[in-house]
Amino acid sequence: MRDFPLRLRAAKLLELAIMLHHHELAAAVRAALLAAQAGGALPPFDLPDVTVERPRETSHGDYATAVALQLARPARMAPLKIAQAIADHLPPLDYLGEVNVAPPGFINFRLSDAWLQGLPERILADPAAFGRVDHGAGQKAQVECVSANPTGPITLGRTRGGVIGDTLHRALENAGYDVTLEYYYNDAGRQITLLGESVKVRYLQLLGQPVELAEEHYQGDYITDLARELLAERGDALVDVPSDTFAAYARDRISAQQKATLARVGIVFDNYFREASLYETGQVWQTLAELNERGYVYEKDGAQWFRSTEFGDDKDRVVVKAGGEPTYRLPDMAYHRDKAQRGFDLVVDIFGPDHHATAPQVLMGVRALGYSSDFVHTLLHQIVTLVRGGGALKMSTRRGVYVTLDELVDEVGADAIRYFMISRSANSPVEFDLDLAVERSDKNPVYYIQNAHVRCAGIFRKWAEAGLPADADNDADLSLLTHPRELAFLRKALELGDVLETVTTLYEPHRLAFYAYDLAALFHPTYEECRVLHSDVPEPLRRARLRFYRAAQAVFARVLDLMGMSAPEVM
RNA sequence: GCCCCCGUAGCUCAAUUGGACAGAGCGUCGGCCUUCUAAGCCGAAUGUUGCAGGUUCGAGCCCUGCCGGGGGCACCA
Repeated sequence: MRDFPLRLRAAKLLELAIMLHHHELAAAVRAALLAAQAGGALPPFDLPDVTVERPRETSHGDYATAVALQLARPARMAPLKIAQAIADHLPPLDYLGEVNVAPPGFINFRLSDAWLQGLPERILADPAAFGRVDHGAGQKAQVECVSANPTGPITLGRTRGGVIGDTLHRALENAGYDVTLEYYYNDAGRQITLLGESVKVRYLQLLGQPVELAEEHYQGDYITDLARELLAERGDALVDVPSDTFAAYARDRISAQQKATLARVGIVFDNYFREASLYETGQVWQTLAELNERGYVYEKDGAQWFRSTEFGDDKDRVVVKAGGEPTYRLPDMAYHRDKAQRGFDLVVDIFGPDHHATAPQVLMGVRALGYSSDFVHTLLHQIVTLVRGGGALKMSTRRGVYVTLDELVDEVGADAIRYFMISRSANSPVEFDLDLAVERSDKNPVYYIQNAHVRCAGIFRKWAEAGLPADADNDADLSLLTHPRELAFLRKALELGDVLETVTTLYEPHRLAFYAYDLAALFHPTYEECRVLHSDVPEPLRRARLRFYRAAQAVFARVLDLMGMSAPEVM
């Protein structure tokens, strides 16, 4: 009974030991620096930030630090000697194998094989926790994405933002954050007015009236479809009804459709924040009043202007038009004021390339309202282009020329969409190759990754079909996992925690996609070379490898889940 | 004209935020199916990181100036 808390603590330490070697090693290096100074091996100097990283070149080891190079000047010693002094004073660490010093002054660390061989067991102890980090523990985060007007189908650009946002949402939860995935729903303003007018025109046209859409109206076929629905339901009873009614109907229908479509790719929002609510609660005008009180608003040409130049903008911006109607900026500022008041420690706003210029203005508004904008991270991403047969498909929502997300899901499936949308850094455009996305071969990274999971599952399926005991690997001797392929895979698997830490601190979900691919690329040759069920595999090794593949399957399931993708048993 | 993103192998992109010899995939070339396993594996070739300076122990990454591509600069959102 008395050792229960101790065991908990041991479990916690073990978990950290699995995930966060670079932090632990950095602490150990700091300790070694202090010990070396105390022992006179190093002169006194202020301790620098010690960073331990994974060298790109695997032959250099699993971890490395260049701290000795940084210390050359303050210590006035040769970097190599500093490195050696640190290495000599390093405390013993159970997971560490070889430590060596390399010119011009790197210290390289290698994990011990024995420790790595124990990794499958630690993964299987709690597979859903593998890769978990804790830097967000106790903090509230919000990810805002998509936030499209309910005036048409979800575009591919919004889809990209949505997948980036949802992947980040999953990763942040893995880091301990309490995360709200939010959609800012523009159900007020001019675009909605235009939507209503567009539907009404189509409705009147269906009744044979000689009216035409204006240039700024929505041209897509879905507008006519909505008009047809209204005609079927209400006949000609709406001819003299104002377009507001059409707008409300269209808005709700389109919004429901958007929601359903996004759910098909695994994006389900915790909260739809209605722009109209900012008017209903008076927050829009309250925001204006606060900006005014703080001296950041003035009148010119009948309009109200925000002094954004005080925050570095190249010109001031209109927040209330001469007609008395707010521009989009004012509710946007009110919305972010609300985010600040909701007490989020972290807000990630995800915008497409068409909003690159406006994002900073909102943050200026936040600061003008007296809040720090440090808690907001704006994540801008580039466009998506569809490619088929080697050529790009050019689309335009307003002209009604586009591939809908629904069609894309029908054609390539949700998994491919999820993967390809995060398969590039947000700063790079995505070329979505429709031919590749449905190809069932190793050329298609989606299949390549999922096939790793399938292959693991296949081993256990065969094993069960042969009528062999399902728990045969439970007490396997894992020290038999000595094949270089096996150890290389385990090293990579171990990186998941580091990857997730990077994803959530730099807001770069593409790293997860690259990691998944790299892991699969290490898996397949292992699968090829390290056989299990063969008659010439000795029984103890067979059991150890069963354990290995069971852990490998768990890691792939975990990574696929983090990316919102399915982990199929068969293909 | 101003702002943002990009410029890395033939093509599409990475590169642990300033670290070691710049890496993957596709494409090209060459191998591998009597074994859970070809929807797969192994191997080879490919670079003045757009150009010119600068910062320092060290630059694809930071600074300055050019060149080129994309996007944005509304009292639209």
